[in-house]
Amino acid sequence: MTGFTIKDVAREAKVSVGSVSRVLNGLAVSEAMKKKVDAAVAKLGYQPNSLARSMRTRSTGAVGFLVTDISNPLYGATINAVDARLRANGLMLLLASSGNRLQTELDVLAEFKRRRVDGLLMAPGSDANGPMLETLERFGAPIALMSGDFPRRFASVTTDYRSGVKSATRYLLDLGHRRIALLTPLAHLWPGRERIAGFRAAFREAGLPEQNALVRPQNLGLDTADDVADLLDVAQPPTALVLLGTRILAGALRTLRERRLRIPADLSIISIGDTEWTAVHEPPITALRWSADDVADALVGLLLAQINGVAAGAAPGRVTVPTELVLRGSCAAPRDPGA
Amino acid sequence: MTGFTIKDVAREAKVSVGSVSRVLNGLAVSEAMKKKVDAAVAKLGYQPNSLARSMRTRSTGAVGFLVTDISNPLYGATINAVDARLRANGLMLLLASSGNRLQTELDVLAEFKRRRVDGLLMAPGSDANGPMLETLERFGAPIALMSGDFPRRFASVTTDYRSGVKSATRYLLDLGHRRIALLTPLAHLWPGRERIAGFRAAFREAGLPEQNALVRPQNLGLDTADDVADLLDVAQPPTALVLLGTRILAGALRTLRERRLRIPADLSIISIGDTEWTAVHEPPITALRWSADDVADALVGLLLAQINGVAAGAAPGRVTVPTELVLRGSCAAPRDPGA
DNA sequence: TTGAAAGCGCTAACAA
DNA sequence: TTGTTAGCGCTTTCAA
Repeated sequence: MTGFTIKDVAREAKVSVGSVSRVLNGLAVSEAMKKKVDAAVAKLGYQPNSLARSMRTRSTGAVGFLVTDISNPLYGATINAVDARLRANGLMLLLASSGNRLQTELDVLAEFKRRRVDGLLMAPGSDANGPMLETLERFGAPIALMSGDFPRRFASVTTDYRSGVKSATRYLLDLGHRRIALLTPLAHLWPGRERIAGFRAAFREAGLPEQNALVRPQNLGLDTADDVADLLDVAQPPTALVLLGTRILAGALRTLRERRLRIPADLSIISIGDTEWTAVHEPPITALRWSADDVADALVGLLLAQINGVAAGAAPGRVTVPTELVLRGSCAAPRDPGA
Repeated sequence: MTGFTIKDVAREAKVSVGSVSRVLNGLAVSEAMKKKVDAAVAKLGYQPNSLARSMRTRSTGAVGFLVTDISNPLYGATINAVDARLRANGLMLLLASSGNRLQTELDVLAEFKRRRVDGLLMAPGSDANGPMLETLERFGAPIALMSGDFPRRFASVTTDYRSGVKSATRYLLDLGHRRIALLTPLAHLWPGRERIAGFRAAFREAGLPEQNALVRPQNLGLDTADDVADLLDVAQPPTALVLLGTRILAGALRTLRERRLRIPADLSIISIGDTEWTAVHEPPITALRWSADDVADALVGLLLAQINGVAAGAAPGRVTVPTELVLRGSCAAPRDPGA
């Protein structure tokens, strides 16, 4: 029912189990032996039990990847690429989504550990502090982290949100905007903090008061559409919006349309993160973009280096993936420059 | 290094390994025993090796999910929901993406089998025929398939594309459209065929010539934008477009904008599949929607029923998830009705 | 090159 | 209730 074992194959081929194992693993065997075993394997449709194998070799060929949200389009491409690269290296992906819940993260990490994964990939959705770092410390397998400010002892790949948002903001400032709002989710986590830092730095470097840099953290529950409405209902509303993530961008655009505000005539918009839709919108939306493939390459590369012991002794790698501002049609000089 | 074994815990607690196992599995033990073992486990930070456990119990607690494309937003929500439901049932998700390549599918299935997954979830990306069906037949673990027309012996959940596209098409016909084009990817696979069938059925039932039902299959390589351009460059171009999938919808919208064709004044549009963006587009796009949560619920439900032996003897379940046409602003009567 | 046998870490059957 | 031990399916010495 469940399938055949190596014993069955040995009996069928009239050889010892050791020899079957050798054939299966491509070790030195005679031609005749290989032929006999291959025939028996084919006849029975035998598939080796990788659990038993893992038990002996102490290697599972599985890599755990813990993300915050699989359905986030900004993540999807990365997961896809990680899966492909892992498989190309004979590894299998164990995927789990934490929904940004610390307890879920801890649970999943424990599960990965019980399953003795050969490596761990993780985008922390809660702040990687105390308990989490300790757990990672004790994890017992190579780790590559993404999107965070981690201690140097961990390999990590980060997207350069800070420079990206800074240049996006500077672009708006150069156009003449003086009051700009940044809407970002999870402002207390690293990605949010980086974006805010870049945003403020642009104002500072331009010699402008940071009070004009309106930071509006978006909570997961909060409706961006409402928040944008509030933002606009003041005497001196912002003339430009920097928006992060599909949901926030979508929510903001909805409000703007309801109010019949035109982009970019009445308000300029920049999206942090590029999807298929930004180019389709009317007008096309200027966006900050980065390569999901590069992130995946770096992540898997850093992990494999550790698994294969290539980086033995060396300090864990740190990769920063650059961002690029794609200029489209959603930004223009404000109606009343310098106001 | 790798971690402690049950033997270490037994020694630490000064009890036998059998007793440790019993405590770990919540079997009958004395209070004193439980206390001693728990203390030792905590002290060592022991995590049971689930490989060894699986080997004895012949259950891995892992479910393989083979999809065609993780980054497809239409899939992302389903994967997320499947992950959550699986974990709620103590199962772990092994995810792989085939990119619609048959060989990759076969490879992944073999790998899942070697890993002795407790169940298989799959959305075939190649047509589920001969070799694939045979492979599934011999898989040796419960299976629940999605998006396809499978033999009755397999449990499956399908989205009712046929009725959905039919009612979408009828909606356009009722508005007065007579020449309508359907753009769908992978027309040779089940989902594509179902949509085409529904599309044609609407014409047939309305007593209209099926030649007016313009089916334009989209190959993965082909640029939809170009194809839409071709489609419009004829004496009697279609007055409405039914578009499937993010990429095709985006490509088509791009062409329409370049040509300064207005929606819905010059052309009506319906999207098969709803995302956050359809509602944001100007005008908001009328779309056919279905619940990713319902698909995930059905899929996991059908699998668990088999794993837990609830459905023993009964015919494998078949679930059809309904679709719903969300009316927004992208459809209107054609300029020249009945032309 | 091949066979025999130990053992990976755990569970479960059997004894005590 | 607890301890002892066989054995899950494989890899890997060690002898032959």
